[in-house]
Amino acid sequence: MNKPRIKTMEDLSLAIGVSRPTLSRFFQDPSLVKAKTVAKIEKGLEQVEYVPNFFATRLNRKSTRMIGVIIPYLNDLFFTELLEAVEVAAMDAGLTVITQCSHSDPAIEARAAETFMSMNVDGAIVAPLGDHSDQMVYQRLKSRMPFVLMDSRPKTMPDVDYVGTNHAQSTGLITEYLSRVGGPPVFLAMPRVNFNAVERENGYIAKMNELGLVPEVIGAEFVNENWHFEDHGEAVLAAEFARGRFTDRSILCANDRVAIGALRAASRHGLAPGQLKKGGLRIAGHDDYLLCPYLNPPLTTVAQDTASIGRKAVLRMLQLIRGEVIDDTPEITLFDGNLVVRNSA
Amino acid sequence: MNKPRIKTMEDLSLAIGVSRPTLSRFFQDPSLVKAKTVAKIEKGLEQVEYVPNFFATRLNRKSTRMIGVIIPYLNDLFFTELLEAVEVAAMDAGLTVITQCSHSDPAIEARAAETFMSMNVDGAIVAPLGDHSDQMVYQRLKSRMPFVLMDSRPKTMPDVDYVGTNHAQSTGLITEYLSRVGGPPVFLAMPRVNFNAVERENGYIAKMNELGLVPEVIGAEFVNENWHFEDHGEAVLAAEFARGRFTDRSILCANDRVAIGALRAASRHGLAPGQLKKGGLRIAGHDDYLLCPYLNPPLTTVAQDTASIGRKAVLRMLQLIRGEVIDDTPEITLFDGNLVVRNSA
DNA sequence: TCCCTTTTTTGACACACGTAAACTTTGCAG
DNA sequence: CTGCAAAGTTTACGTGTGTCAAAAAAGGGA
Repeated sequence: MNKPRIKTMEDLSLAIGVSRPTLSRFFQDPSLVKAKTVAKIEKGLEQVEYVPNFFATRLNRKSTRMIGVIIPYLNDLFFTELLEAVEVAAMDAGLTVITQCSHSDPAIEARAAETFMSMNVDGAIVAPLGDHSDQMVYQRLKSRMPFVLMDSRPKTMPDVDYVGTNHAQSTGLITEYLSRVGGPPVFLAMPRVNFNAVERENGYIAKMNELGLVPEVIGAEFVNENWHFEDHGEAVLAAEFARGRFTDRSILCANDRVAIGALRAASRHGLAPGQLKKGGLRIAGHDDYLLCPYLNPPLTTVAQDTASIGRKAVLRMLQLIRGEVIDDTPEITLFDGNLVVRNSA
Repeated sequence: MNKPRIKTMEDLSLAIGVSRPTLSRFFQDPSLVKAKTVAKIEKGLEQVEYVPNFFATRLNRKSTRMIGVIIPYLNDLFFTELLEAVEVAAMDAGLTVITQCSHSDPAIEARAAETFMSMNVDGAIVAPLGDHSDQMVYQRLKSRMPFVLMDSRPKTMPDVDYVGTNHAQSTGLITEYLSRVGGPPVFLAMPRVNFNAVERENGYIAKMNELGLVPEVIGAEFVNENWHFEDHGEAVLAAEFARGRFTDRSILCANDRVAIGALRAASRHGLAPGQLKKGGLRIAGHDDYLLCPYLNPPLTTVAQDTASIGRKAVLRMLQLIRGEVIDDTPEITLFDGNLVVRNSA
């Protein structure tokens, strides 16, 4: 059971009786080698323990068949969904994914980019940290390799391929729904950690104007830009409820995690969102966080098409890697959100 | 702003006017080079764009300063917490973490292990998939590099270092609490995706016996071993409630995600767990999932010390890498759980 | 059997850097 | 000025594989 361990391809070629270049071709693509020789090699491989050295392999290749992915935050089911979609698509394309997490720290994000450059990855897919990101790092990354932004796009980088959600559409969609089933919705903003925050707010305002309603935004004055969305949502709404405000209104939260906090505030104030008999309070979110169906009440929201976003980001990356891109105008792909009506609104 | 790009250390040494070996030492540890020379090099680096090649760097080193981490599942906040703890600890130790996710597929898990071996990572920390994992892969991994199991431990691998939670203690703790505040708790088992499922069940039974109570387990007969914990919890409990059973009991769920499903079942049946005036139903979980405080009602649970587990796994790994381990008996480290009382029980 | 084509092998160089030994320069005290 | 240690340079070789051209071998048809 304990096979002899062979470290180098050289030694392996001696053990099997095939030349090293032939082995090299075999490991890259067995179809490049005659069937008979393939059989001989495979038989030999069963006798020993050998794994080609990853580094030596990539060192002298034009393409490393690896892509780097940066996400800002691990403990957020939205980003894990996105990452999963990317990983699956990349796996299908035969790419090795190197994942790095910024841990909401621009310095770590910059270091991750540095790592990608030193690894000569074929390209980088980045879900940016937001305002605090070091823009210079992105510029360097872009000048060195194919580069695709995902989920959120800094205004300072209009010339980069981008895949995300059409927030004007998605936010408009749920704004319209809330207006239809209840009174004019209020927008509970989220900490402005990235550019989506503003886009959603604008999407809400635009739709309200279109409907001839007066937009109303709360929670935007909280300036502590962190990722504690739930606490933010609860704090803002608890303060409002304490003053007797918004207890019978439709409240559109900038994302589901804010909405989770909002639901908690409602619960603590004895309010039951979504049930008209207990007053007109409605709470809705945005993203369709994995746990939304299991909240109490289940959260009405707009689903982001994470599967499509992740897949598209990888496909675009492949095009860039293969040089199949003719014009150099950036490709902006926005996927529509889908309304998911549950009990909370 | 666009600095000239230098690819090799050789070229860089020419550009700066310092020998290549000196540069090599500088990049490994600037303190190995005289301050004056350091200044000269750093000044030179500002003029050009150069990043040492990751592969070439690692190729000829005895230690790659990289560790591999495998987690079974991305869309689970428990594992992301664990991963975060590992990444932070590894970063502090100056290690580069290569993360791979099994996506609940043994074949992918095996491939990830293969990647680690070909990368010559210094060691591997694995949160195993469970019963379905290919045990041979673990054996090969262990025979090739320092190997630490985390979170869950296959019974077939008793000779491996392991860091996890003391489930007998943690489950016992909450079993005791539930017995004290209410009637004898029922155990709602989880799909047996890994070995923790059994350990927790046993922990519950042991504590019940100790208390002179009769253990009662439900939900164990569901054999579809997947990761849809919420659906499982809801389905089991909904079926029981429909038969009028357990509506006034304390229900200890095998983990928080099962409990989330249980809460939903309760809500759908008009039950309000944790509030005595509405009957004696209590629901508790295990893990202290990040969202527990925001559930409705907030979930009473036992917190796993993910921060300590992750850190300890890395520290043990460092010991193994440095060869500081004298005896070859495996080190088993179990952290206690902490009771977190909220409103649901 | 001979010739031609397809495979395979051989040898050599490239990749970008680590590492060690021998040698040279530098800095400083006496 | 001499002696000496620390720092830096040169030189050479090692790391495991990719890649290419040329040579050799194998295979197939007449």
